[in-house]
Amino acid sequence: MLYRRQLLPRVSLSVVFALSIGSAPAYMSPMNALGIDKAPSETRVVVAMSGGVDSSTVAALLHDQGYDVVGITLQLYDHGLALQKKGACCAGLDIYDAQQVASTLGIDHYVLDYESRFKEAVIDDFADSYVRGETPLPCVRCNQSVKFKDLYGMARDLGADCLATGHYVQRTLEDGRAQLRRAADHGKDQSYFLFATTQEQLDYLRFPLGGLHKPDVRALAETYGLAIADKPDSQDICFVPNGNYGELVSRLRPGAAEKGNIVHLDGTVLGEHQGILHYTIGQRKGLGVGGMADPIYVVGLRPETREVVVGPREALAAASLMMDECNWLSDAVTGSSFKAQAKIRSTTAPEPVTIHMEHASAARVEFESPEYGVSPGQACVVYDGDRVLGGGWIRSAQSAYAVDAA
RNA sequence: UGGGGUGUAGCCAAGCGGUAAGGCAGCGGUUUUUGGUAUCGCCAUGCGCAGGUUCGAAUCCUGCCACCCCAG
Repeated sequence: MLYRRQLLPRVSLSVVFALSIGSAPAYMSPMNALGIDKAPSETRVVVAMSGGVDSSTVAALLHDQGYDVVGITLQLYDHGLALQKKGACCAGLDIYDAQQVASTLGIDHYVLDYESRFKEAVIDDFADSYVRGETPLPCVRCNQSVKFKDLYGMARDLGADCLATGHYVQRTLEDGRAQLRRAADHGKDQSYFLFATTQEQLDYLRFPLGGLHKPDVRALAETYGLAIADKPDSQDICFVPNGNYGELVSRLRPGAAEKGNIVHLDGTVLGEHQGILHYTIGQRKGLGVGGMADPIYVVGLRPETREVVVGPREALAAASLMMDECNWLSDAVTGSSFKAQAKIRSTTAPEPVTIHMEHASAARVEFESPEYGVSPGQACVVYDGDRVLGGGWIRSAQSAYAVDAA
């Protein structure tokens, strides 16, 4: 805390320094700070600008360092809905903010209409996931498709040498190959959302903020005179207007909003719910079932019968999980097992696990100590220290809870 | 109809003359570029109803009501 506060006044200098050593070591002399063998002015970099503080600051930093910066903002969903929403991204006000930043800096800026693409790749998947009784992770789906496939391709088409984003994640080079690492600021680390990034994409991507702390970035935005310097951090799902995702999903997939029973593990029907889409494994609030000595949690969802299964906290304990659709940024070998760390949600620290590779795209992840709230549809991301080794999509979890009634 | 028991917040529940614990649920905040978790705060001018005793009643007394159990 104290440390960060002291850093603030002279943040500009320290940041530029951090950037120059952060992305490419100084001893690789011909390379510029982005690790490209050209003068900055000859290096074209596309910056994915969401209209928020982070990506705006990236654009400002790189422009300040003399790169040929082109800003691109994707218009992803209905602007009418998003107009009033603060801290969203990629629609309405945010596009305007991005434009303002670009014009302040004097860089080229394009707004691309990716609405239909976003709808099919992210929003539809989001809704379908709930229908399946899973819990979607739209941010990763978006990165996987719109950002790092479509925008990535667009950047290449524009002849850019790399694509930079405002993600808090670090990229280092090892034998010429890029590695993905957690952000220096573990509290802001976004590596969880980037596990599906392919090696090819990673080689092309740059994350100038990975070595910085959020207050530093805000201070930088301030010194660059960016109007969005004190804009609130984005949170919640960007395409859901008021945090009410249920409304959206029930409009898209009415079936997921059909009533069903809330059933205890022991078979007792405890009440009725307003649709399976309102629940996720590990959830405690919103069940409306009271009168018990201890809280109860959602331990399972049965889309076929529309049942929400609940039980005590102990019943949430998962000993392992199965994941598929894996992406590996390391040489994980089929049939092998290895020790690593993993996380099953963005905001907690990686925990010790053993990975058992089933085949290239599926693995079993065995937790050293039980995890709570492992939900299909979410991601399991595997780390070796700060390095992201890869990860996959959670398909199922194996309980560590001995149910008394067999 | 006799005998016994119980009625305190949406649910469970402490209290047994001194000015309404706690838990669950709910609501609000914090945390968080997913869901969720966690955490903090709020949540009965009133204890089935009506009288009475007392400086003071959820607590004692009387009557009534409701529900439950056992007899028949």
